[in-house]
Amino acid sequence: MDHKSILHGLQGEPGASNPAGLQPPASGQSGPQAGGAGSGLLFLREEQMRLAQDLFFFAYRDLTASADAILDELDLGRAHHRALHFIGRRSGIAVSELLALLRITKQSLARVLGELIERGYVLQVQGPRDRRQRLLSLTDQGRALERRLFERQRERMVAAYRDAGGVAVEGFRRVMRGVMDEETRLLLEPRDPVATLRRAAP
Amino acid sequence: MDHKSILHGLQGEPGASNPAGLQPPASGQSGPQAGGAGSGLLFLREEQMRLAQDLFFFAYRDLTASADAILDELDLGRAHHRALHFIGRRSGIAVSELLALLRITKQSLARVLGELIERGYVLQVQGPRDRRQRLLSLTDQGRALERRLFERQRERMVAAYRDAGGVAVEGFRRVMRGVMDEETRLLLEPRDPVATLRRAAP
DNA sequence: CCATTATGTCAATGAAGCTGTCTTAATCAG
DNA sequence: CTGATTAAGACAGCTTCATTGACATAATGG
Repeated sequence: MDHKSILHGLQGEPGASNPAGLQPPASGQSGPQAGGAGSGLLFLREEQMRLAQDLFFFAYRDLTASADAILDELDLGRAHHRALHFIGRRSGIAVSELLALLRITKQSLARVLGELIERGYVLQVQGPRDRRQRLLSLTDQGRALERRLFERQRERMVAAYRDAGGVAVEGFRRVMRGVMDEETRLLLEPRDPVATLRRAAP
Repeated sequence: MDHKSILHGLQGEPGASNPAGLQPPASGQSGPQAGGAGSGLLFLREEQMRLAQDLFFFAYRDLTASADAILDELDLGRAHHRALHFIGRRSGIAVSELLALLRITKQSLARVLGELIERGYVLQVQGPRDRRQRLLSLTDQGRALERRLFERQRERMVAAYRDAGGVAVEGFRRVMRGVMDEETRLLLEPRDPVATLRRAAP
């Protein structure tokens, strides 16, 4: 019983034994919409989509797990790491902007942020233009910790990028962006990291 | 100033205003290791690695969130979805194999699995060869639910794949695999979905 | 027969999220 | 100026999903 039927109905496609169907349409075009209706688009088939789910789950899990040893040492969690990451990415970010990036509630962030501040990883200063705001940034200690955490993940990603090559990396980025909500895509890399989220930037 | 210093150079690189440095080395080769030491590898720089972290976080978050509406309706969580997914992927999987895929503890799985069984989404049958095993599969109802959940994510991924094109998809897969633990990579798509995890397959 | 394995179960705990309500201070529009 | 809105913080209580550790049962296999 070496059934090929990985899924229920879905007949084992001819190329299914090929690891992940690692030969894509090959119809060449680097541009979008490559491959005519009849010619290719094999990469759009159900099995390929399920494989993509697998890839997301495993890659994300393994990547995030790679920093856990350090976090455990310090009695911090992944939520702390995420906050450190985005505060580092956008120094001077306001609390509400951080909430919008993380898409969690104020109360969820409050605990995490409170600990990071109390333990000296994050600094809060009153906003100069809008004094209601508390602008967040990393202390030297916070920057050092974020870097330690980053290094673990960096090693992994550098290796993956190097092994895959520049063209693959570009493809990776295109797909990752495509999977996001449109709204998220806008927040991704604004010219001015912060201005996009603030409605008024005089 | 296109420093080869892949790491901590840090200062705002000239090309940083380009969205994600969307021009990769372009040194062409689809094969790994494209680009000699001096020629490219710009995609390995620190900012690119931090961007990759962003991409992972946002893409994974938005993808998984897309099924949440259905799950909420049924008072199920993401843990249930993951279990349904892998049981659907590997029909007849044993509990210990599922645990190895998910990398959670028996107790964590127990609750989720118990609910899925009790509510008629998952079926358990005693292993024919090894009667200690409880082999898991989806009921018709479970298959239907898994499909509903899958469809939401499929739409998103199909769009992303189509827009990005076949070459990009291939690149995406290469990078995603590269980020995983080696051990994970082995579990990803075994010829026989289940045999790899069982030590004895007579 | 006995050690190991596969599974299940009990109890307690922690991490990280949620809702809802309320306060304070600052901004902004009319 | 006043009143509505906004930014931030705080309190109480809850849910989901994971953890550890100990233990029980049944089946396997040397």
